[in-house]
Amino acid sequence: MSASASKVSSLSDEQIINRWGFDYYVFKALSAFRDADYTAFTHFTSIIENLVVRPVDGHSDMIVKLRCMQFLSRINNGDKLDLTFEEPKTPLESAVSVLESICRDMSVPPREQERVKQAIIETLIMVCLRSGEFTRAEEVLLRHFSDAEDSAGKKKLFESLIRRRRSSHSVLQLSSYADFKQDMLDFIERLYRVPEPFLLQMLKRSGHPGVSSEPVTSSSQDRQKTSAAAEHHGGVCARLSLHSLRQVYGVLSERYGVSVSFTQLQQELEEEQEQEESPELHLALSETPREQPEPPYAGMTISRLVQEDDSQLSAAEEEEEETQISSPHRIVIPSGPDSDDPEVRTPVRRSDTHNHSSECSPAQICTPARHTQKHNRIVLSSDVEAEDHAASPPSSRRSSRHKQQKKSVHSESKCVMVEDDGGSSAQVCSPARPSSSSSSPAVRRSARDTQRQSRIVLSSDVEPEDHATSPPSSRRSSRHKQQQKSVHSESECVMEVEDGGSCVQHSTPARPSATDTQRHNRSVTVSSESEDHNSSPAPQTPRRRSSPSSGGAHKRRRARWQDVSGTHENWSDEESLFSATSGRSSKKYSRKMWTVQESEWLKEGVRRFGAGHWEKIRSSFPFTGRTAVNLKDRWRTMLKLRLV
DNA sequence: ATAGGGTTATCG
DNA sequence: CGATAACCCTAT
Repeated sequence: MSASASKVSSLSDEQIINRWGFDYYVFKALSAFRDADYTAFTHFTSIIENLVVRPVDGHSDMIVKLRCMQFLSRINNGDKLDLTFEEPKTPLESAVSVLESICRDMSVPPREQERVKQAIIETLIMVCLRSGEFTRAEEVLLRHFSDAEDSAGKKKLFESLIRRRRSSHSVLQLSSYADFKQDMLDFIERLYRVPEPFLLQMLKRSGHPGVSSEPVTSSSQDRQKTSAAAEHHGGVCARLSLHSLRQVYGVLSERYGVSVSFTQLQQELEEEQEQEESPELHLALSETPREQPEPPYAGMTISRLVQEDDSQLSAAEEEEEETQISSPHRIVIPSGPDSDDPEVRTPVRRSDTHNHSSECSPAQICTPARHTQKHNRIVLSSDVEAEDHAASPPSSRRSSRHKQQKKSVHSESKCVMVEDDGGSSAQVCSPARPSSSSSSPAVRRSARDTQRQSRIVLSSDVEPEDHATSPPSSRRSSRHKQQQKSVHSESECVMEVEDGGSCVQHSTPARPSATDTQRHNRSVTVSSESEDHNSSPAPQTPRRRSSPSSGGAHKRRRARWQDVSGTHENWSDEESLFSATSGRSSKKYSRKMWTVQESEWLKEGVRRFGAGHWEKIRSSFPFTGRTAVNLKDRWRTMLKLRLV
């Protein structure tokens, strides 16, 4: 309760926009999967993966979506036995565990759950058999195979194939992995129908060519309509006619519970426009930065802030200020309860969005339009910082940490914005589009030689067998500073300081170029990774001299990402949400710094369940690659740093 | 599963 | 080389 309140007020523009992006990419990923364009699918998941490292307005349905993405990406790689998402498991075994989480959260009928699980296991066994991994097939068979009557036959069959070391058999040929994938997708889609993302609606309603005209899909779900559309608007600036805007507004206000009439909005707009020329409202779908006067902090667009490197509050915080202070063209929709416009809908569906999805029956979940309505107001901002987000070539934001300005200042402007919502600015950036170009899917195995393609470097998610890896690194330097400073800052809403969380940029294939320094470095990184080859088969370098007892069974070693410190700052690389690492033997130890988002989850979790219930917290948020112990340690650190 | 102490790698 | 965040190990 209180949580929700405070959350609302502290939502930054980035959080909100990231959520839009998140929703959009989830949607796209699903479309891609359905279209069997798995390359695109991995591109999208990888975008998502990096997106969630940033602060994002998390809501229960985000967790569901993340789980679905995790599930599908494991399914997608399930036929590659040498990949792993979680250490000892094969992708499909991981899929099973994700499935279990999903089922826990969404009350899936046990029967269905069983069926899906069984399908996965059978497929896994077949995959093992086909690739001659009989021992592993046997393991799986013994460990997971259902004891149900009806599967007894199959079990026998598999057993005999294993015994006879047969890697080909009619049964094995019969079922294709592709069908299996689609079957799993169907399962997901039955379970959770993803509503059309906000961004797409915007685009559609704005009459963007291509969006609305597209056929409404082959499946019962209208999901593909967007595929082309959204991708072309690279530099398009959607111009909305008043009429269509009004329509959009109607829908959105309903969805988000905005209680202001369009007319009111319009009036405000007009007033603001007096000082400006543009008779039309521009929603910048790409960069169309306008010149703007310099109000108090107006000059401080993120792009600007970003450059000076010194410490800062959390990124989110400052961005919040951004929104509040420096948007001259912002249209604030007052929360007038009464509307003189018939078209207006007063807040609707206040169905408590706030608790777990665990309560939702699948049926409910499928209801479209169940966006949370944390925002009671929408703020459309037609200006600012577009340049930074959208325009700037891939490189710029990456290296930069957001900078902070003394926060003190903005209190006034804050008041300006009425009660509840912090206000979101509608900034729509053209998404970086990972095209379908040839780039290898996130999964590669023999890639070292391929550095010529800069993109392989981009997705750090997976490494080639030889643990080439891309490392985190330079960020730490700045991190340190940040921490120091932030500690002194106010505290009320101190969001974790730790970092602004830079994410990898997915370069638009359109320009795999070198213009981007960071990326460049990255490739360098990979190529410089020379030792890995040789060392690869040395799976266990005891890293710890002092624990004799643990027969060295699972020693990990500190990875080699240290070699490259200073080259770039992606630390969220391996062990990511959707991507696998390769080579089961290569246990790598990646020292993953904690992201702001993760820390937020943790804080929220502690608020909700109390410190000490780490496992519970862990499973209630989409943490990946974090164990309960990690959470506990992180909490300890946060306490120490007084970040909480 | 959790608490708490020990270890490691990085940075100033 | 000391400080420190993330990690590991182990007793409870």
